[in-house]
Amino acid sequence: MTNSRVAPPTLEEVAAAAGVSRSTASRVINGSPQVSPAVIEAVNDAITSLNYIPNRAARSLANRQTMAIALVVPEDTRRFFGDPYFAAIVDGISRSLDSTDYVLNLQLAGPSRKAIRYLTGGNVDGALVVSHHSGDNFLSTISSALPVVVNGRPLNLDEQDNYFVDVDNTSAAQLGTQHLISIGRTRIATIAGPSDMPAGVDRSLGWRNALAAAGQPTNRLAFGDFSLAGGAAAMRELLERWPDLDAVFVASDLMAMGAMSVLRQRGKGVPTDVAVVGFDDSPAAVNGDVKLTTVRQPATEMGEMMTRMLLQLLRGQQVEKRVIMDTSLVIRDSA
Amino acid sequence: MTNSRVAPPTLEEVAAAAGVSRSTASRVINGSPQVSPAVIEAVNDAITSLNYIPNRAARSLANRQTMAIALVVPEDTRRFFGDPYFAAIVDGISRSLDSTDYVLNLQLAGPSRKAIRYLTGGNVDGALVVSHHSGDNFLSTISSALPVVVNGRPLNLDEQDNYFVDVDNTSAAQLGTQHLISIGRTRIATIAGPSDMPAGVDRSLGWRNALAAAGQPTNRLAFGDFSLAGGAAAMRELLERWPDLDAVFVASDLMAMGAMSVLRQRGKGVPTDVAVVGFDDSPAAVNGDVKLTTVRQPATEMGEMMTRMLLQLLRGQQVEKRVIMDTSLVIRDSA
DNA sequence: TTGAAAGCGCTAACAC
DNA sequence: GTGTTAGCGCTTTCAA
Repeated sequence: MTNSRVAPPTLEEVAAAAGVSRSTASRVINGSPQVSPAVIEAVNDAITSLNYIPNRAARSLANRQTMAIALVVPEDTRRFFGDPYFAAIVDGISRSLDSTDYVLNLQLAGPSRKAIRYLTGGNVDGALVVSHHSGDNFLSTISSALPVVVNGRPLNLDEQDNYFVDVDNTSAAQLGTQHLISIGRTRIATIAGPSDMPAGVDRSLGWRNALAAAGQPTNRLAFGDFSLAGGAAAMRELLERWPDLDAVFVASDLMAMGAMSVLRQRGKGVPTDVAVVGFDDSPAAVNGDVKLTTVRQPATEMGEMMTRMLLQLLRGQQVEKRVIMDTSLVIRDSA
Repeated sequence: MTNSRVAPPTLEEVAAAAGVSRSTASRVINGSPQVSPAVIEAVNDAITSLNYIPNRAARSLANRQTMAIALVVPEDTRRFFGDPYFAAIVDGISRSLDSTDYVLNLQLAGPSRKAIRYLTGGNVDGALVVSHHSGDNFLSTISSALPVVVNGRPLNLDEQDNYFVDVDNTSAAQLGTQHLISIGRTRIATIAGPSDMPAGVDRSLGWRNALAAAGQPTNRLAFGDFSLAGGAAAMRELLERWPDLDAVFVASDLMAMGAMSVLRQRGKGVPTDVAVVGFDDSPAAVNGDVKLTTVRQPATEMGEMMTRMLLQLLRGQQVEKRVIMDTSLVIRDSA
């Protein structure tokens, strides 16, 4: 808390202490292969004894790398933090970055002018975009300026050629719905995500596909916004319109929790009266009264994968444009 | 997605286009008062037409400011993101920073060597620490190297002189408990936070104070970890040991939600059989089946205040060491 | 009010 | 293997 900040040691001083030139000192710091062992040791000793820490700004200026990557969240902050799915992704990202020299810059504001300026202004080396949304041409804009890896397939055609990691939401949803069919349910509804989000449309498509293949009706649908409250509202709507439903496939665990609380209020037993299948397999799935049967998507691993891809891109390596990760059905008590 | 990145314009070019020197161009960019209006306009025109964006690294190197502030989270990532209280704080921080030139660096790793090096290595101008925890002497260490504002009072004596913003947890908890007493409850338990967190100890103290003042017993206590699951476990423990309890003051809304789901499972009506008062007034409070009566703390405003204080500190202004914000009781349906 | 010159701390050719 | 020499793009005295 004092203001007695002393000037930190410079490379110059380290070099002097080690009896070499700045360039050589710089070489050992950057792990250049062609330095003699003796010198390496001398420099390292000097570094530790002087408690030297390289100046980022100087480094960036000289080699045109910021060693920073942006975590862009074009999503309402509260919603973002509230969703365990995002928590898991960020966890994966943060963990993966821990072993590198990169730092993470949080860009919580949406696709604002300021954010675009920041991202395209050379302030970060790359960006990770985490959201269900894919607003306007934001992605195309920033992608033309720096390497970007997105979570979730693009919705718009003009964002077609982004790097992204996702799951096959359609077949994953199909899988979940098939389970409902296989346990004998015949009036299967769905709580879908918003229709402006790929995860929303794809999952409801999967639900529809499964029902159609089984010759069951595909009209029992209501939309939620991936939030707890949204799931509850959608469930009320479904119950209102189709009081006879005996199962519901919900596009996220959080919404499923909301839906189940409504079912409970209405005196509907889960899974006896209404079977419920969620999506995510987030911690929320096992937090409630009745453990949720759900379609698992590997969120943490997706975060790790996004980071890995971006890191490779930054190294100039060739990277797969789209990576689709596996999902699986986790059967618990709700269906 | 292309690699055709063109070199961004430099101040040099802007100056040339405006027909002035670099120094003058720099002056208008930094809002120096002593530049002629005509020149200001010329430079600004050049800036917009060239789409000039200042290079952060060069700027930092020249004026020894990084224009970055760290958001330090010495907390498990999943837990952090799962708690609406933190979401609100971060929201406040992020919003406040939006109108400035500062960027936010996310430091999710705990008080590691690496984190300390990063923070004390001149990579950021200041730090905001957000967590219930106050591990070892982490704060003292970084506080001696840069301005730091913490959320929550320090637990350790050696961190006594940090800047922090908090609420008066003790009297806030007392307030919540008094409400329980005032509605006639006589067997009032508490689900406390961990005893290594100020928010944990202070709130349970408030509960105790209120009961003691009313001549009621203060033994019905169980600990939770501020998570949904932790709240549920604690509730089960309480019910096990004191099946006759008729109210419970819970140290966080999230734990209260967990507790209420257990009460529901056990067939206990809320508030008829057991009245519940939470803490936070997070969105979670109104998401469940029964709306939670809770002690409100202004989380978003606390985030804004933390940011404001840090910004002032960075400007070299005098700042109050400890800011205590107001709490209030929000009466809904659970008590 | 403006310009010239120096320098922030580091990396990267290029020589030796 | 190691040192020398130039910058990276900006701010900031100091003079004018």
